[in-house]
Amino acid sequence: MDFSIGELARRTRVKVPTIRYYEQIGLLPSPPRSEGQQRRYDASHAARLNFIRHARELGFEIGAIRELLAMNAKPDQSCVGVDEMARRHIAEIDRRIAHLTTLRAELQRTVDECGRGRVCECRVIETLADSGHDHSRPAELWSRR
Amino acid sequence: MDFSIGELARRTRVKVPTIRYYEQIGLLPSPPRSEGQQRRYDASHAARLNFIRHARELGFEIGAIRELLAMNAKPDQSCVGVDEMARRHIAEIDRRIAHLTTLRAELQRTVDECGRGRVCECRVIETLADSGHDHSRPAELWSRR
DNA sequence: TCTTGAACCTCTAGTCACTATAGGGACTAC
DNA sequence: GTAGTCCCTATAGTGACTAGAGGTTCAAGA
Repeated sequence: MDFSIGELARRTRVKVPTIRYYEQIGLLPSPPRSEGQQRRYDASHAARLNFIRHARELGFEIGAIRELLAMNAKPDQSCVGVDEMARRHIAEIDRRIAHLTTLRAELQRTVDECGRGRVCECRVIETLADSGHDHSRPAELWSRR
Repeated sequence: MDFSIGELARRTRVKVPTIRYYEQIGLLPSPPRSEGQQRRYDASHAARLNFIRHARELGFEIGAIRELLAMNAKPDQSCVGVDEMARRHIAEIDRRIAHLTTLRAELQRTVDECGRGRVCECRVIETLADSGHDHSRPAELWSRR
């Protein structure tokens, strides 16, 4: 059974304009249209879009998602390329997890100090102003290189 | 001692155009200028910019950083808001780490199978296409509301 | 069958947080 | 005094959406 873009949006929790945007940039295939030129989707579109949404939630850029989709599309072709791509993504994930773990510890320390019922001697500002120990930059946190 | 924008950039590891951008949006105060209209900074600018950089690295949006700076300006009421912000970030970081761990396992399985010379039957898509358990959306992850 | 109103269409422009480029002027070391 | 590096403004581009205008299609009820 096929359904409208609004129904696809409800099923995947991806907004309608975002779906059209994904089609425009070639991340989702252009679906067939009704007589009156309205898009008609099926379950395969929903599966692909769910994948995209989930990957975006994990912080993957669109380019990286394109690679992941391509990797999945030709499962029996050139294991070498697939393997290398997967390894690269694993390394990227490890970097992210490491970074998030560091950030988490720092925020937890902040909360612990704030929450001990002390008179407000919150040191977040001081903590954050301390420039000593993190050489990454925000724009790089979620990039795929 | 005062110094140039390039020197400030080196000291804080924030790029020169980004510093000018922060000034433009009112996050950094406009510094005094030299005879030839070049910006001259001092240690207080460096401290504030270090704070901003670190907060950005922790995932705070510019609007949230503005709030943090304002809170810092009146320290009596600051702790509650900061604590709450930090807690929100920790919860989000935990969600991300959990997701990344799942994806990592799936990619690792792919690599393992490819390495054994088997035909790749990557299940990355199936794993991620499972739409069951996360209702947040990427754009909202770090918002301050 | 007709009508109404929600959902759909395209196209353009706006958002955030930068980043890059063009076309110059200032400063420093020799 | 000149070479070379740094700095200036202004504008436009990036990624990944998001919002709006202005018009069309579809499904449900009278």
